[in-house]
Amino acid sequence: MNLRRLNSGDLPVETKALAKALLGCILVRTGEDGTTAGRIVETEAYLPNDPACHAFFGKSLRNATLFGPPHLAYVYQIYGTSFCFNLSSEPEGTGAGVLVRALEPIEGLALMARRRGVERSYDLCRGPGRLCRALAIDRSFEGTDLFSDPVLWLARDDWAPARVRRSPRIGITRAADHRLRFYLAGSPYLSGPARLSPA
DNA sequence: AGGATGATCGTCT
DNA sequence: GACGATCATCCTC
Repeated sequence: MNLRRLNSGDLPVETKALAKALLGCILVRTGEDGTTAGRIVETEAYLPNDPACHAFFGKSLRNATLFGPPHLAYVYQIYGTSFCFNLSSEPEGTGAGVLVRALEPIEGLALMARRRGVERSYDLCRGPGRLCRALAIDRSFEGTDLFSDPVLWLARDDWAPARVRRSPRIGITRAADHRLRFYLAGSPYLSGPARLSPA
């Protein structure tokens, strides 16, 4: 597959540009029980001074990573049941980030299925909480440097870029009208509207 | 110490 | 389409 691990210079810092640039990249998670990896097919941008961004009301214990340097893992738990995986964005001092909403499973599908309790590849990583479960991403990765961590990182392969489309973000109440959700046109692995039928 | 909130998921109809 | 689970986090006493 010719994977090349990403370095800090490979990704943009600005939030919307980062959300788009992450599409097509591969998120890799190694572990004792095997490696799981998937191609990012859907992201959402949470901008500086964005009422929907966790950083909007200022720095706190939970969201401090969003104010740190760009491209750190920001992982939080939602509804007591699910984790969400984000990357911080913008220069240090500015609170913003990108949520990864869906992956196309690429490697370790059997392990993902075991962690998720479902079989169909279509269901393994479709949704921010599901992909964290499939890749065993939890709060222990909060603040992780994705360019140096031995367990969780980003990579590219020889995949040819697909067309990027945008829509309103999913599942939020504030600033819900902005089209800050980005996804790969035609991907069967999207978590929200515009997804196609199961392959 | 207690209450409200939520970038979700699985289940049921 | 609707609903409940379930809990970290933050805010207000």
